[in-house]
Amino acid sequence: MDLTAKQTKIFNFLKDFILEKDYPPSIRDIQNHCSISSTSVVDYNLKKLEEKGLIRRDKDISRGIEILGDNNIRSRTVRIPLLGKIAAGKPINIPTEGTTDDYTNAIELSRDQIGTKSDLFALQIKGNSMIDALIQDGDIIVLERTNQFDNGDMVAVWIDSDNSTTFKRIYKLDNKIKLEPMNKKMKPFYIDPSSFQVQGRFVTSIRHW
Amino acid sequence: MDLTAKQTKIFNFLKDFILEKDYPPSIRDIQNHCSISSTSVVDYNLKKLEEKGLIRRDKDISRGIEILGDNNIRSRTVRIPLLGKIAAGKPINIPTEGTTDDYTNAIELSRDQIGTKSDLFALQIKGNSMIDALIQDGDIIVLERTNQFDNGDMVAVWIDSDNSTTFKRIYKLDNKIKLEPMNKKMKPFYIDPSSFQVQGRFVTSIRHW
DNA sequence: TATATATTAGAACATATGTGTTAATAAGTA
DNA sequence: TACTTATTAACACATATGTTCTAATATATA
Repeated sequence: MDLTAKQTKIFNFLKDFILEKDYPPSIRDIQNHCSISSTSVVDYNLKKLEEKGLIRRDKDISRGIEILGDNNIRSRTVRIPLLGKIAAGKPINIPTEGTTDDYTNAIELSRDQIGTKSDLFALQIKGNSMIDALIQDGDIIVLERTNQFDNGDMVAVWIDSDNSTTFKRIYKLDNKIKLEPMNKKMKPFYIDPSSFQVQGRFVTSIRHW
Repeated sequence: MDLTAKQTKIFNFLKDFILEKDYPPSIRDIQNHCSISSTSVVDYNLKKLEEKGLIRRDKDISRGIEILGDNNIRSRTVRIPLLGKIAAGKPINIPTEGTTDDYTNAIELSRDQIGTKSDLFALQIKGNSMIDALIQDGDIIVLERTNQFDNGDMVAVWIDSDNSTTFKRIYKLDNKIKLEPMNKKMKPFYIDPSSFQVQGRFVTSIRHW
């Protein structure tokens, strides 16, 4: 069920107002800021928003409006530990599970950006060795700790022979694994499926201005 | 300055109430749940909590109580209207000031990512015409509405002769302005300083996984 | 077109709620 | 103790605010 323009405006105002003031607006607040002619029209549209499951209203309680579900402003961010900088080809230190609370540096991302993924950590990139992945110096990449991967994923991968973890693009071939640096100047190489382990998978990158 | 038992009880109730209901309690809510004999006693102690810097009250506004500082659960994100998609070279529609309540879509970014900037809006990029700026299809760019720019900034710029706004990298030369598409295949061009206007400046870009 | 439904408008009303006043009591302080 | 300050208590008051009613208008539907 779609929202009318007025309902959209009211709903956005609700979110903005709560975000700024930390308490919900009164009906007359909504009336004024959304340029609505009558309190009854606001009331009418709030009832519609409630029918459509976007808000909950508490009868007779002033400012008794709650925004429901995913639209709720609360719990909208996730703290992700920023584990340090990594440079061209340099090994990465992947933290063991459950130790991510110990880190002092962290970035905070909106849940919009990470979906339902959990167990995330972030690394800041030093240099332009990942330029082919559209990642440049200073960018932060967010990884999900997992052993799974799909073809073409960018992953942090442990390689037995190197005894270290680096960041590569990965492809599963017939009977071997192709690991491709994210820089055309460096050649891809191939390893045995039993001699590596994926430790994390690229989720998103963040550019600072 | 320490809190009295009554003030502690009120302060904890405030947090619990807001956590549960998503709006602050009224003075009489506090009175009842904290077993306080009179509204004036509640008012008195709320004033004390305000003096001690734990809460902020908005005069004459019912339930106008905000919990300050680290105790506050909210205010960690900023809503940024997502105005639509823009494609290669296609004109952009920059909203006029104060109309950003009308949007339906929005992204929510951590304040960490945008600093103190205000008046932001976002656009989703269609196609790979900005690949030189490390921006690819589906990425979202966040712009700040402003007329200011520095050399090399990526800006949404209105060009009189074209009668439209596009996204370019801008350089101020001696007596003209250089506008450079973010794609090497397209040539830069030069215009008179009086025949253009910057409408927004690149702040950050967001890649979805 | 005719009819039903949805939305708007303005006003009045009931009450939820913040504020102020005065006096009483408790707690601290010299 | 005497005196100041902090806190409590009960009540009245002003207003902030949700609700309701009726009619007008717009929009959808047959």
